[in-house]
Amino acid sequence: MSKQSAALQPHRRLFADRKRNPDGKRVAVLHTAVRMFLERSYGRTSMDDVATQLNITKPALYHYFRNKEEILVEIYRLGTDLIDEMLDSIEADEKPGLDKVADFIAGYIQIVTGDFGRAVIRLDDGELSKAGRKLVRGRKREIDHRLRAIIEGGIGDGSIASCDAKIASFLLAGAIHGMAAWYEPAGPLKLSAITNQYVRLLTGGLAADGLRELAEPPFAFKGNAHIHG
Amino acid sequence: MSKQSAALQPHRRLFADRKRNPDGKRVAVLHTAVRMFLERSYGRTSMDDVATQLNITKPALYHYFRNKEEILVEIYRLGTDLIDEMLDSIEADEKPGLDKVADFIAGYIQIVTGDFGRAVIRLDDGELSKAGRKLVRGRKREIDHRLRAIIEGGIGDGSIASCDAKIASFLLAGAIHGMAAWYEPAGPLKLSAITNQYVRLLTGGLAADGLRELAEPPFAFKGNAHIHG
DNA sequence: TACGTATTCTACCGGTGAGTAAGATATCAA
DNA sequence: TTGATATCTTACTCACCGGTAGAATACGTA
Repeated sequence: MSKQSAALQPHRRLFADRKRNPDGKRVAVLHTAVRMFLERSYGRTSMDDVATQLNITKPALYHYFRNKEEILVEIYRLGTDLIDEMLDSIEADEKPGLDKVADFIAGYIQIVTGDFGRAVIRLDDGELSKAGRKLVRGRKREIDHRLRAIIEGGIGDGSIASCDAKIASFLLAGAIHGMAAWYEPAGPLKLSAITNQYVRLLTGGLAADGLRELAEPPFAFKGNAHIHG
Repeated sequence: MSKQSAALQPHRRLFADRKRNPDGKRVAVLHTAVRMFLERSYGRTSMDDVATQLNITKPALYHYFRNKEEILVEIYRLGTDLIDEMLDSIEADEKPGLDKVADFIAGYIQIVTGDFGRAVIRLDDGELSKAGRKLVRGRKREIDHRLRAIIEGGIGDGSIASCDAKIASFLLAGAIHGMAAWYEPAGPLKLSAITNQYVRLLTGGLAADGLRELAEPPFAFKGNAHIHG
């Protein structure tokens, strides 16, 4: 809590005067909004709440966003962009499918422990209009398809045991999504410990040859860390 | 959808006259409400919506429940009771920890593909009052602790590789929770296929001796099936 | 400094939804 | 059949929230 309000302080100050900085202020709204949406949910966070947190009044928000939904859609876009980037980087690698999966687990955990990554998972896209929902769900589906393709590649190159890639990708993503729900940066569980065990457990189950060593330890994905809370 | 409205039909008819059947009608409200909450979320389902679906008017609902929250809490209670029962049955068994985990996976999947089980996972307890939230979260925490104990037992008896049981239990539950989110009874993926692969993948990762055979195939948990949709 | 305008504010509208008051109606028990 | 009451309805209150109109203010620039 103290950590959070501390992180929100700079955004409050941004709106202390009327200095012209539309882009910066727009981003500040997004950072504040995503935190509040994650904490209280989108539906229970009013535009007044967000405005108050930024030391402005509600109508000022409408200077930067056409409506509440636009804020949420933009948050989703930032989050899915992070994931897309990670997938780009993994797909570009030349390694066995199972190792790519290990990289995915590590990278995905890194992302979903940040605000915008967690938003993709936790915020309810059912709050969106039909158009917005279609957009957001399309992006999510694409991510799932790319993960599935990686798993299928691993089955093809023999590093992953034959299985239904659709089910396996759901399982993988689901396990990590669950983590996004309970993970607390200030909590007792260290992120590296969680990541290690997730990789071990999940790749252990997938591996074609039972318990095995990965060719390389999973890399720590880095990229756009600046966007994280 | 047709399947759903078909399932809801009997409840509509229950309220066609004013026959006195408070217990039956109360349960009918819960069955209708849980379906609607799962489909549109608790927050976006109004008491008017529920009443209309039952062919009555809103104030009639207040004859059976003090307020909206009481409906949700009761739904949670029914769901967590199902899970508790399954855990009772697993704990009573005498078998290696890993086999108990396999049973848990199969049983949990069975439960969370039903309405009330899914409700425990999918419905947002953040909508509850402080008191209600405390109650519900306590029940969820207890379930997690029991799963953790089973895993620790498996580490103790040597069937599960040494690991952090807390992380492992979160992973397990998270993977299955994810499933509850996307599983569609009418979808292309058969439940038995999903269950098989989940058991294989998750126990495969946990097993002390790499890829191994379970002592017995996981049982299909049955109990209170009548409560399912 | 003074103007144009980006930024923000005060005051409001309209819709929605939880919950209630008070009365009507049908069921059940005698 | 009739009275008691469980059940359900009509009509309402109140609070909240997304969004807007139009005015005020202060920043940047010429």
